[in-house]
Amino acid sequence: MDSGVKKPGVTSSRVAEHAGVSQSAVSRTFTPGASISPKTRQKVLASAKELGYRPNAIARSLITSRSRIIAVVMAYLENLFYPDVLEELGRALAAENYHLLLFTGFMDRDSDPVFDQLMQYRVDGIILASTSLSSELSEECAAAGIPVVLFNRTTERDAVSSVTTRNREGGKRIADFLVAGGHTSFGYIAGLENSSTNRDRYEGYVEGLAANGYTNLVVETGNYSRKEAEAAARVMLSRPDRPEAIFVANDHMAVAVMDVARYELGLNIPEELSIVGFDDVGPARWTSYGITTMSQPLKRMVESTVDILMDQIASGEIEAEHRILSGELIVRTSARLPQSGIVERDGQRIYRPREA
Amino acid sequence: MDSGVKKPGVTSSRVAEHAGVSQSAVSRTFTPGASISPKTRQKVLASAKELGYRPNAIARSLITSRSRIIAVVMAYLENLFYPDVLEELGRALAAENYHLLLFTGFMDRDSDPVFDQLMQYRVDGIILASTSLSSELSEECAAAGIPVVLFNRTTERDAVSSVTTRNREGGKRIADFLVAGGHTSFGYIAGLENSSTNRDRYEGYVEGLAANGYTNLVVETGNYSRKEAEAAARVMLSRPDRPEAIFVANDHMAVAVMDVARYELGLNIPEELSIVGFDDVGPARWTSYGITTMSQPLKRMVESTVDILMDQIASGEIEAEHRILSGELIVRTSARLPQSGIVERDGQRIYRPREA
DNA sequence: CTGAAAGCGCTTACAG
DNA sequence: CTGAAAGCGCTTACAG
Repeated sequence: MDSGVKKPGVTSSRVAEHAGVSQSAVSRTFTPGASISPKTRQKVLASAKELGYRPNAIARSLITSRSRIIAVVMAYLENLFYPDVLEELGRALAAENYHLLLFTGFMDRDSDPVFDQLMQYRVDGIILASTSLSSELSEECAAAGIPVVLFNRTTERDAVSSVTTRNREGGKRIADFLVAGGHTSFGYIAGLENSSTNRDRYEGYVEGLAANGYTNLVVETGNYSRKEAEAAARVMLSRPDRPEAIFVANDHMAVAVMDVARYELGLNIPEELSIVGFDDVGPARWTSYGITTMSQPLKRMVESTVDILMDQIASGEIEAEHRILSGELIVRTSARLPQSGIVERDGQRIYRPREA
Repeated sequence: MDSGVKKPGVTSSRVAEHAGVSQSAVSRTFTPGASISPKTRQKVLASAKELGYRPNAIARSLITSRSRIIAVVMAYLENLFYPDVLEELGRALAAENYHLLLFTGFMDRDSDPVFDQLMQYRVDGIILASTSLSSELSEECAAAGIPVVLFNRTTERDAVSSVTTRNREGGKRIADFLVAGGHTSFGYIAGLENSSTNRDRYEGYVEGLAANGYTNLVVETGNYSRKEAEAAARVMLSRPDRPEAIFVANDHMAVAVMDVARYELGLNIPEELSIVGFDDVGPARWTSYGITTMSQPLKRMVESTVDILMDQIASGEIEAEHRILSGELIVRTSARLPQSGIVERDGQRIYRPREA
């Protein structure tokens, strides 16, 4: 394969020689909090600068058993929610002086294929977004002292932490909102069937509808994919008893559903059809869509994720922690409005039936 | 900071002991092509499996001087073009058994702040997407034997390779297309002024218009940002002499421009205003937008990028290589059609005046 | 094919 | 505060 030549690169020993000090002194200069006199430090810094020295993080990792690398496994980047998450994660990890090793692919199955790779790099922690891990591997991480956090998914498994929003309550609130909007027939376009987010949103929605006396729910599956959501919308909207209101399990699919409804079936939104989504992702805010949607507080979700990781890395205690944050039902133009319950917060219209 | 405890983890020596062979034998078992008898290999593999051994990539990197890590510096993930690139890069690098260390942020300035970090990890190569590097740092990479590839940008600098499409020709073709479509007044909504892509697209557009006898170009700047593109569109479209056709420097901005045109100014597209974009990114294909746009062959761009990197890593020769690929003008519904020149290829309509 | 040994570039007790 | 030394977990000549 690669028979390439590598340039040597300057080492701490070379710097030590140049500065007339020991190699230990050079190391201490670059170790925050290490015991070193200002004078020695200055000499070392000067030599380091002159020679263009940079500590070798690989060598440091080897001896400290800390790579300062967090593996992020993420698929499904076509859903803008995840690029946003990634960008925020990059920022948050950089602030903690950690680095982000990215593994893409593998949305619908467990992330086992990449697992071997990431373990070889002795990552200090693992973030799984829109994907999960088999239980054996989760156990292995716990045994190896490597914290794992599921982002926007959750699990019963002992060793794995998670950060989510109140998906169930979200589904329920959407049901309340649609019922208050005067709709009497309902549809659901589902995400991946084995994902906890889809399950929770669905269950909350069903529960909310039932509490209002509605059990006539029509369901099709979009598997969180644009293409499949389009197909699901075609089927659902071609029914003679087409529902008046549809909750689409995320905004990424809701955009597709709206396009199909408007341009293939000529439906006016929201006059003839109400659409509600989930996530509050970029396109939901674009005027063409204006999707009424349950928001997920992305920044706080990322903060929590990094928090959990840093805690467990510092303590060495791997025990599952589940953080559940709250979003809001952001009201825009894709669904008919209820008579009351809409309040304004920070320039956004949100649905809060209790407060109004 | 972190006083955490790390579990020991099983090493090649432990496996050697367990299998009753030397540590070298264990190492050879996990080094493709190394000299090892099938019998020894089997013993080692059995022990490794039993103990849950995985070679330590960090230790390997230290001794081979190859981290098998490629740094990717990428900002501007809100433009779906880049998440798509990232996903494809992940795949392509994984196929070569390389890993992807991601640095986000820093769209509009050079990526110097992250440079130190990435050099400390002794990455084997650097990919810069939607960002660039100062010339001193480029030189430093070359001196250290680390190849650098600019993705979707180019530069005159000696040491840095690049992968782009024919932006200039793209701008020119768009001009021809709009003139052929019968427009007589033209606008340009610019990207970042210091980016080579923006400069080349602009110059090609101006040149193409001039060749057709038009010099009355109106220009506003969107800096590749959605917000600024909206503002630019408002200004341009409120002019009494509003142009009939606008080339927006990328699709990400074109979407914003279309929303402003339709919903704030009530313009019909393409009857009253033609819009052409660049990239052929996801939303360009959504029915709500249907943007006529110059495509960029993302997969081939990624392949070329990884190609250049692998070549230079293998040879140890860092010399700038510039690959320039071709896209097509994909014709959709956001711009008025010329009488002729539109052909069908692979189910897509493209503009190729020569062939028609 | 195999093992003993050197060494990659660091950190960190240890002794002074 | 400082230096000599051990050692992190590997790869790879070297000699057999």
